[in-house]
Amino acid sequence: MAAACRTAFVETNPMDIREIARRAKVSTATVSRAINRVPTVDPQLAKRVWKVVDELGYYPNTQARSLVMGRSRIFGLIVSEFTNPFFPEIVQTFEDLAVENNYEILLSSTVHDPKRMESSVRRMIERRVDGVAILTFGMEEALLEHLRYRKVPLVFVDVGPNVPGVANIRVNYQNGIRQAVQHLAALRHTRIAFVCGPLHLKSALARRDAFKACMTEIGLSPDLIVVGDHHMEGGMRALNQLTQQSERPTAVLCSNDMTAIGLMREAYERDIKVPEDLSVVGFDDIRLAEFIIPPLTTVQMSQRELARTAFQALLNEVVSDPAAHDPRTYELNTNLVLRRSTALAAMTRQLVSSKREQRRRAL
Amino acid sequence: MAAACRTAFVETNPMDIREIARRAKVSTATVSRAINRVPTVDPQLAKRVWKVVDELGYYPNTQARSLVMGRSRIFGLIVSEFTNPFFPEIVQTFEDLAVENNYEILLSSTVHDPKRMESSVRRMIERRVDGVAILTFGMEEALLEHLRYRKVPLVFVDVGPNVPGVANIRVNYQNGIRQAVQHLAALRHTRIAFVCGPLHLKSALARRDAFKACMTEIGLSPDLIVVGDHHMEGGMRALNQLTQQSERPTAVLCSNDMTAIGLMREAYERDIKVPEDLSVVGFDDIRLAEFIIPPLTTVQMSQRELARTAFQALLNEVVSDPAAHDPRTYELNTNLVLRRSTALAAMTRQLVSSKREQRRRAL
DNA sequence: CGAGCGAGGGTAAACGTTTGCCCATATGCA
DNA sequence: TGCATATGGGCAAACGTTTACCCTCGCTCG
Repeated sequence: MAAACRTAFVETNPMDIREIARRAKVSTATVSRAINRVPTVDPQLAKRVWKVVDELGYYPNTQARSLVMGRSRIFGLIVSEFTNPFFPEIVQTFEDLAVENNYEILLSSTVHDPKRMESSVRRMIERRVDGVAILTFGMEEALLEHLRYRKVPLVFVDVGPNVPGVANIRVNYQNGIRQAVQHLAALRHTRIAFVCGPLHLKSALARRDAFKACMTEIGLSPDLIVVGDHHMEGGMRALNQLTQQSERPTAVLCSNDMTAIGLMREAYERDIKVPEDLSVVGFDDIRLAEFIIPPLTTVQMSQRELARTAFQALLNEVVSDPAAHDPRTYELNTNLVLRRSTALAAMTRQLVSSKREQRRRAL
Repeated sequence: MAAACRTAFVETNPMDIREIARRAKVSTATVSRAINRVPTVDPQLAKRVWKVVDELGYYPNTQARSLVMGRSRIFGLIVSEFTNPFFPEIVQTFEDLAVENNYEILLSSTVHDPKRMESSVRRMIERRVDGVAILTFGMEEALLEHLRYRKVPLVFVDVGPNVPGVANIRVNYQNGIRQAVQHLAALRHTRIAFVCGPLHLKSALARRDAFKACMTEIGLSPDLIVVGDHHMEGGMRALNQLTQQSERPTAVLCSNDMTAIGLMREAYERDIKVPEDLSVVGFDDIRLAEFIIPPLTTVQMSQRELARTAFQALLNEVVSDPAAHDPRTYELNTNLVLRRSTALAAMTRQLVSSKREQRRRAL
């Protein structure tokens, strides 16, 4: 990245490998080899080539390169929506890794629209990506066929088909949810509700089932469940439903953080104090979770880890023999992170010194 | 996007334009023309070509196409960090437009690291993008030279050099900030503070200057200014500094929303009630602003609008004669959006019925 | 009825790389 | 000294498109 572009500014002619070859008085083959650091090329010559390259500010044309090499060094990344707070961290991590490994990333969002999914897939194929990470929850099966057909390596989270050439990241929901449930139980909560995500989402069902299992494990009723939508609105509605119950829950576990945030927002409107009157636990640990007031106790499903795993999975597929090998699966764990949206259940709180006061003094 | 890939699944041979030509019994030229909907091609033939294309699930290789056409149909988008809540909306809108216009977007973040900026620029050049939107606030001048040198159309927000071939989006900070200041003044605030952004950012300075001007306009002291960093931490520190003042401000205007959110977080810790004890106004109107408790009154600088303008600007550069034309500039307005983080100044509030009560009843 | 013309399809060159293959030179060994 | 063998560089063929140019046909019009 020499500053030499000024000197060559008059130059308007094509700046390609041939021009470099001409000026360095070597063949294009040598230029190519020098640039790609093939060790057999004479250091003397290489230096001469690099000098010209720097002087002219030459950058190889990646398109021509991929054309002949048959590899584009592009990974596709399909998400639902960028504005979904679950994704920014993932995109950032993915890009960090891309830069590190000399890959580009082709970003695409489905915005839950079948037409957009189709165009996403088409774009991936047209640009000849070397692999696609599909991080949207729910994808038309038929479209995947198009990618599989072309032997494009794929990686899914949770929902991928169990076939060769497709890697899957399996999320262990149970682990984090058990921690959450037991944390609430330890705070003397017995009526613990769950706000579920949309029922057509595998990942939402998996979370709900984990909740049920973990409640049953410790002898609590797993039936206080209302359905949300993984958005704020669903959380707000959920709170309203829950407060209409004959016996209100004292704690709520939400299927994702946005739900919890909506629920807390509605609680604020109705003067229900979190955590004094109601303990709230989220799921995902999006960035926002620690910005909210009070900071949200939530089950972390590390987005960095997820992105890293996905990227590595693609990289593995690329280097390894693309022919039939075992369907690979990776595991992603979840863990509770404690913040300040949970407290002792209201009925017992009076017995001990105010948790909130304790905390405040601790600061 | 026919489902025909199953039938051809056995087929492992190259699926290129020649294969299509062979099967449709025409030349590659005709295939190319048919696919690109050149009107002179016989409809009969075109239909035959399309049939084969659909049957085989053929997608043209974009790399080969760009190579010969000299246009990649890729726009670069350089941002500071994806995790910065200012950007998701922008990225989403940019991608929506890209899909609409058959462009790809090459996403790159600088994470405020000169090395990354350099690699961003290199990647843009190597992939031969047709234009770059630089939405990071602050960019090494020398690197831009590399892009300008190659006549890559550029669009900046605010900080771009005023030269041909570079479009600029000028933000009218004054408008929104005046509305904010006057809104606070109307609520009887007289001691209004400003939390500035990092002093090396042009956009931060512009906001500060607008604040000063607007305060002076209405005869208030414009000197209650502390320096933040456009992050939560800066906002938290700022509140601490402000409360140490002999005479505390009753309202604070922040240089961006994250600052305001940090400040409100600190206020929560110190039991300073927003808006009862302190009115807070943000800047940007990131998505988060309306999720926070209380929802943040802020100056909106529409991210969708910004993205749309940037994209359109690039499109304009591409279609218009790339030779020297006037440096184009676009304008982006700002406007106050009222939410619930502002209220009558404390000393006067007792005189009227509680604003908060009024609001609550209104729900 | 023949020349001219226009419409439409085919041939092949070009885009900017990588890399298999071959050749020239230098080197080692007998 | 002469031959076998490395060593390193050049030539040119790919990669998969688009498109300038040419050719052929069928029509029109004189």
